[in-house]
Amino acid sequence: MRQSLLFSKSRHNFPRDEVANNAKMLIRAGFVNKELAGIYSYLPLGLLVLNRISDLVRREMNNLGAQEILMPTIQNPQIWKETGRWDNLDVWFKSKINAGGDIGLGWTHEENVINIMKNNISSYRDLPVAIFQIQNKFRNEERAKSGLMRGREFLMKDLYSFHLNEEDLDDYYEKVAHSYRLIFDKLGLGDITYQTVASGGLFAKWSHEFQTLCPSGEDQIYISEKRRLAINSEVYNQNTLTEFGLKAEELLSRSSCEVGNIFKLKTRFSEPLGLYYSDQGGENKVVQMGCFGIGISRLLGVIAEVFSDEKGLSWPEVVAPFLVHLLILGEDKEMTFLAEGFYQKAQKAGISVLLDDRKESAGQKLSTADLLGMPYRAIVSKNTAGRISLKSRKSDKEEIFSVDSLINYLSDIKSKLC
RNA sequence: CGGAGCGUAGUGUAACGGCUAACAUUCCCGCUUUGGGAGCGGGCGACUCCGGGUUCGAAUCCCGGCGCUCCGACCA
Repeated sequence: MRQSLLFSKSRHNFPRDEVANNAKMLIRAGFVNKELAGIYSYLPLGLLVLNRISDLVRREMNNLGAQEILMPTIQNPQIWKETGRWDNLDVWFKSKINAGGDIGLGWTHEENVINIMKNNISSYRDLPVAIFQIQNKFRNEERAKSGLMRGREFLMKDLYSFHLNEEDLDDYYEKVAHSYRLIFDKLGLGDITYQTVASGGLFAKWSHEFQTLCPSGEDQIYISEKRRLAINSEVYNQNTLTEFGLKAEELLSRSSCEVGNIFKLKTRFSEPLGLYYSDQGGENKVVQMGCFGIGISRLLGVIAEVFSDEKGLSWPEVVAPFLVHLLILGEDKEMTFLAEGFYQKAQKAGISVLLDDRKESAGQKLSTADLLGMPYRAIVSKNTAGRISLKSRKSDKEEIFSVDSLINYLSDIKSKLC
């Protein structure tokens, strides 16, 4: 992509109306546009990152054997009344169909997915099965906060699994937990993300959250570094500690952001909605369910925040909008020719490059590159003398390459991703 | 939803109840410049969030709304 054609611009100042670092950075760098509290538009650079996070998560879901679908935002109240989740829940954004009838905007999709599965599960032969989607959710939060961390509209991956019995659900639950750890590892968040014991709600004693250490996070967790396990403050008490064999004095208290949550729903929703299967003996049984979420847009915020410094953003290679930011410093035919040549070759090699071909001063381009945070910054200038210098966003060391050796070097980096 | 703060060009700030609402930056034109947000000159850009009120006069004071941020409650 040529930066001269990129419509979104970075700003000189941080926005006045944000305190959370993730929103300050993403707005200033032109990745998102704020619309309302907790509601953001994703601009080209922000959407590239969001899509790369989605793709990474999608690949892991496919590896779990889950199949992707897309359910509607608009929800039919009837099925929600059957599980008792339509009335007295103020998460809903509710509205009306002009022709008559109420609707609500989906804040989760258990009822909807069961409605689908009732048409598709009837025999033990149809189980187990797992379905996921990546879709915008709407929650009428009392208070949106912390930039992208708690929004009223946000992108989420939600996976629903269906099982013959509790043992199979338990098995799958562990598989998903493993898959989630893999996802956070690949995102570069593995070291600061903890599987965390949390309340299981009405249907189980415990659920697990995946909590990433983050200053803007709104949760507080107690970490056992040895066990790579944490306890959410909402269930932190002596009984919990005893049950998990932890001692208060060996735990560290930290603020964190919930990036994933896994739940054994068992028959909480399948039963009231009548999701049954016939077992081998022809007897009707209730389907066991699990549900597993990952906050995709929240991850965008967490990654922006965790990997930024005073100069700006610093994207991990796996989710960066572009691998390389190539700056042309100065106006000169030979330099332009060199940069263009590299740009063409990189595109053929599948290396994504943001080419700063704008007529801006060197200082302007350099600080913009730091602000936007591509993993590698390449420079063509009179100092590079017919070659190209390369620097990682995370270090100060620069190396000089010829065009071809740089292509090889970057191809190598690219092939190691994923 | 309780409490606190805030709302002025695209962005960030300023302005005692009183001149044509100021400054920086962005943007446009010209010249100059290119390894850390360069320089000089010229120019565009605001119904001061909305609606009422007080006043000879309101960005400024008062009332009501809306919006944003933070603290708390909430997070199914």
